Amino acid sequence: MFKVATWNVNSVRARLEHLKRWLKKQNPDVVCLQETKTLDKDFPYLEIESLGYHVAHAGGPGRNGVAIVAKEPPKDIQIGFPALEDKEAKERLIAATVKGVRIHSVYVPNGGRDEEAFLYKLEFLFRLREYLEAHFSPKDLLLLDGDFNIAPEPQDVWDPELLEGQVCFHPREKEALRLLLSWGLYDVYRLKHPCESGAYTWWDYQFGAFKANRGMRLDHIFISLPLVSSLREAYIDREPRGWKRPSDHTPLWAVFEL
DNA sequence: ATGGCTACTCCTAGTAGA
Repeated sequence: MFKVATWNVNSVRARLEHLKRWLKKQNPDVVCLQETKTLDKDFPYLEIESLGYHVAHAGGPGRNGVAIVAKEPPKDIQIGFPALEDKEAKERLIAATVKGVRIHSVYVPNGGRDEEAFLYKLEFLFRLREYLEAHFSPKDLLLLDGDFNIAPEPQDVWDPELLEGQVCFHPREKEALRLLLSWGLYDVYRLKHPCESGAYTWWDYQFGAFKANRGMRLDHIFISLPLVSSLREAYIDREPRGWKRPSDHTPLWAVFEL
């Protein structure tokens, strides 16, 4: 069994005790982290390695930052889009091979600040699609883990009528995500829970949103077709969102029989 | 949305997240 997770920790240093507690409890083979919010030199490598993990990290100064944390040493680590000038991608995309699967930790821009940020979000999604086309075949063992900052369908947000057109649930974002997935990617959560609503991975810190389950499903594990038949389970672990001083996101994991 | 967030930083105020 091969257990793969994704978690936007909203600062790996602020969330170190949560991360350690969760790794011990869930024992994943791989966890992709987003928003580590730290430079490489300040990543808590020793604390994570002492739990039996290896770390590949691509950091930023106090913002962004992605990592692949794995029991097997991640091989062929690649940061950002190869041969493409994109200043933030070096803090938003890291890839490595684990157990023969090309794994990506992705942090898609939020895009809610202003028009420029929104366009950069769309551009980033188009670049991801181009990157897949240039470097992979849909027949490869491919996995994209991350905070995509997009809720794909109405059942992925707590109030689709209210939120329609807002950031993370805007038609142009949903369209860009569909275009990305149309390359040949499948949403593990929807494969296993096709009709479920109210299953979210993010809740606002304000408004008592978690308590009222007013959230959005923004974090995803997308896989290529050859992995679909190996998928055994997909689960959103809401528990860490209820711990003291939590990340605003909670982990999602999937189990494969490889 | 009905309550009043939480990270970060050339750090006590501004920026960003979603």
